[in-house]
Amino acid sequence: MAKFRLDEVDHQILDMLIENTRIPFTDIAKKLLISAGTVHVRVKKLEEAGIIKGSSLTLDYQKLGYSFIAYVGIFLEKTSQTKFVLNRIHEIPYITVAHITTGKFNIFCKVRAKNTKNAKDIIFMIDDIEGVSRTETMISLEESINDKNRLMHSIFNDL
Amino acid sequence: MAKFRLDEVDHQILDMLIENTRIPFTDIAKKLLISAGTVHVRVKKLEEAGIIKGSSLTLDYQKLGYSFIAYVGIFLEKTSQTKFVLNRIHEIPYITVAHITTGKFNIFCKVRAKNTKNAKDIIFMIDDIEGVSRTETMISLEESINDKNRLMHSIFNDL
DNA sequence: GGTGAAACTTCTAATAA
DNA sequence: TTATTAGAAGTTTCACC
Repeated sequence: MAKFRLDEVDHQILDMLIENTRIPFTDIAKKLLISAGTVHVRVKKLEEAGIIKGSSLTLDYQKLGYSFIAYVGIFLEKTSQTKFVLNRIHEIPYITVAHITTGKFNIFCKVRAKNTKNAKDIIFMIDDIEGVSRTETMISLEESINDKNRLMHSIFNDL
Repeated sequence: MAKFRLDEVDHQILDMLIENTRIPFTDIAKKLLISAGTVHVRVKKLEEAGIIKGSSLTLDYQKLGYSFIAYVGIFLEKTSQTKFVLNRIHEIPYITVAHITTGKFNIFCKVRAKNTKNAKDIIFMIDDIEGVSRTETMISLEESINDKNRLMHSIFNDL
């Protein structure tokens, strides 16, 4: 994989798109004092290089009736079952992200549920997967996301 | 907050936008056999209702030189320090999401770092925050995201 | 609620610098 | 690499169902 070098203009284009993917390229061009064609070419290159993998909406899950977030740590009977269990995990629609981890747990995943009853069902579902010996749940009382930390100037400027 | 009711058409519009926020409204219209004007009006309503909070790019963080993900559980000396510590946490650019949790930890956050050395620095930074008594780190060896689970048909169709 | 068409804006690719 | 340009494409509004 050839290393792709991004310059300051790329960073700024990415930052604007991170904040709003539907911002017109003409607006980006105006702010950066370059032409819209240049923005177009650069974004295309970033897509071709795979730096930009896609785009997605940020939804208000609370308003959609999902006000419950939990993290579930999973202990396996044998680590050789990891892939199998991970596949089962992803069949559960309420789980969006899972990690294979070192340390305390073997697998670690995020659950978004409607309420405590719904969450309980999901956790039981995880417990029932073949190979899972036990689970440990952490319930989120409040999620706080720092969107600024997603921007390029945070990513590329060291502390 | 008046409850906003989404119908099947809203779900399908959201699903298409979740997969690609820059898909033309005319394409959505064609697929759903409605007019582009209708798509426009519905999206606007979803935005006004706050269901759509925004949009963002999905970036390949590995290609940007960030190949390290960890979750850090934080124990506080006193729970009254929660807000203070959370604010400090969000000043660290490598942390994008933090949760106030019940159970094992008081605060729980996700760290995206360049490498193990960088991660160590970040974790030490967390340890140094006033009020933090100790931390527990789980290193992710592999992250797997199930994008399908973000779609409306997963969210609204119960198991 | 939705439509369809007009007016306006943006995108995109080719050409030129 | 970047800028310009012009035709294609998309968005947005509005009068009318």
